[in-house]
Amino acid sequence: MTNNNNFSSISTSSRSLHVQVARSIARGILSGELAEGSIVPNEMTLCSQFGVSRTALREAIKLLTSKGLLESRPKIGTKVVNRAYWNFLDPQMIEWMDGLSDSKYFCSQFLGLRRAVEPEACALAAIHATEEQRTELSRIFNQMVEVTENFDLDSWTEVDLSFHRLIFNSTNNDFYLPFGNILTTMFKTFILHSSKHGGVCLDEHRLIYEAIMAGDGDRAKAASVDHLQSKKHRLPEAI
Amino acid sequence: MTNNNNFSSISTSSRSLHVQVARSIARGILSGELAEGSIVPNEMTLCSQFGVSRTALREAIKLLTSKGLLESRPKIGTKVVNRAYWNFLDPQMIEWMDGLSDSKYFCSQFLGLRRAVEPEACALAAIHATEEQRTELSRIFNQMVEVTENFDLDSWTEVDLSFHRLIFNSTNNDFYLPFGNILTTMFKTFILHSSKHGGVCLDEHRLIYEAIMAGDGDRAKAASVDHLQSKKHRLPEAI
DNA sequence: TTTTATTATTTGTATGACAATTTAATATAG
DNA sequence: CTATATTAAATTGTCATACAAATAATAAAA
Repeated sequence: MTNNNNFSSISTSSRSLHVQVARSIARGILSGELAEGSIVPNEMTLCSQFGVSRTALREAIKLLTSKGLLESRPKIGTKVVNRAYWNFLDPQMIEWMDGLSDSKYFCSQFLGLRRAVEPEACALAAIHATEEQRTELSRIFNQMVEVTENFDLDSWTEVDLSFHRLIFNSTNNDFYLPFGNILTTMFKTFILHSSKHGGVCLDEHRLIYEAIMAGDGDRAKAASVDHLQSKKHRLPEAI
Repeated sequence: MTNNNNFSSISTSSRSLHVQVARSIARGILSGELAEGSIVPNEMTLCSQFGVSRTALREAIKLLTSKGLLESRPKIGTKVVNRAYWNFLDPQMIEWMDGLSDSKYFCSQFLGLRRAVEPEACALAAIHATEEQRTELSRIFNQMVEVTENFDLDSWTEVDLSFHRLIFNSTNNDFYLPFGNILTTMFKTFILHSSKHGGVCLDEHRLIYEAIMAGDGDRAKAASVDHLQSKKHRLPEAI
C-alpha cells in the first residue's frame, strides 16, 4: 500500500554497467582521491580505464552530475565540484559512502540531523496524518508488539524502519518524505548488529505512537526527542 | 573562498539537450500528468516525441532515475516510481516544481522543514565553525549592515543568502551542507519580491550572528527560532 | 495441470561519425 | 611591443546504427 512499485527494491541496477562505473568514480571523489576542483581524465581515457563504451561512461557521468559531484564543459573537461554542492541527502550517495570514512563519525553526524528533523516530523504526523495512515500506523505498531514478544533482530529492524518511515510519509510534507528513504539507507548500510535493546524500546515507540494517534503534536515531538536521546537506538553514538 | 568552482553557477547546462528533455518529463511527472506507477512510452517513441536521439533521451532518463522519479527495466519499460521515493531535497527537483503546484503551499511546506533544521544548524555552527568560517561570517554580517544602511533589494537578497548558506556550511556536518543549496534554490525560484523588511530584520540576524560568534549554541538556536517565527522572512507564510 | 522451451519486446551496451563549445595559440593591425 | 582579431585544437555534445541481454508472454511438451 505504501509502495505501488513492483520493481525490485530501490537500487535494482547494481548490475547495470553505468551504475557500477558511477559508484567507482563517486567513491574516488568521496574518498578525496579525486580532489575537489580537479579535472578528471577525459571520456576516452576513462572508457579505456573502465573498459566500457563511451555510452556507458557518459551515463555514469550524468548520474554523478545529478548528485552534484561532477560538472562537464566542452573543451574543458569534467570537473569535481566543490564539496558544498555535493548532495548527501540522497540514498545512493549514502550507499557510496560505505567504508570510506569513519562510520561512527558519519552516523553521529546523521544523528545530528535526525535529532532536528524527526521530532518535528512526529509533530506534523500527529496533526496531518490521514485516517488511512493512522490505520496503517496501528497495524505496524501491533506488529512491533508481536515482534517484541517473540524477539528476532531482523524482524525488529524491518518493523522499526516501517514505523519511522510511515511517520515521515504521514507528515504529508514533500520535504519530509525523502527522510524515510535516507533513514532506511543509513540503517541498512551502517547498522550495528550489536543490539542490546528490546522491551524498553517498545515503550518509547508506544509513546510516540499514542501521541500521534491522539493528534497531540507537542507530545509526539517530546516522545521522539526522548527516543533519540536514549542510548538504545541503533546507530553509533557521538564522536 | 566558499566556492573554488569556476564553472558557471550550478545548473550551467540548461542548454544541454538531455537536461531540457529531463525537465520536460520531470514536470510531467511532478504535475501528475504522468501517473505514479504508470509506464512511460518506450525510448523510441519518446525520441520522436522530443525529436532527439536515443543517446540524449537515455541520458535524460538516467538523470530522472537519479532523482528517484523513474526506474527502467528491459522488456518492461520505464516506470514512474512511487512518490515516496521522489527526492525533493534536491535543488534541480525544486527548480522543476516552479509553477506546477501552488507556490504558497509549497513554500509553507518548506518553511515547515526549515523551522526544524535551521535552528539546529545555528547551534551546530556556534559550536563547530572554524576560525576561518567565523571570520567569513563577520565579513558577511558587515556587508549586511552596509546593505541595510543603503538599502537595495537585490543586494540584500544576495547577502542574506550568503549568511544563511555559510551557517549551514559552518556546521561542518555533511548532512546539513545541502540545505544551503536547497535554501538558495527556494529563494531564487519562489521568492516574493514584495519585501516589506529592512532594519528590523538586521537585528534578528545580529542576534544569530553574535550567538554563533560567542559559541553559544542554545542562544543561536533560540535566535534562529525567533527569526523564522517572525513574519518578515521572505517565503510565503502558512496555508 | 505443471513444467519447459520459444518468441517478442524493451532496455543495455558498443562503435563510429560529426557538431558545438571554448581555451589557447597564432596571426594581424596599430 | 601591445592589443586585437583570427585560427586551430581539444573536449564534450549529439546522432545513427547495430547487436546483446533481460524478461514477460506465449506456446509446446510432459
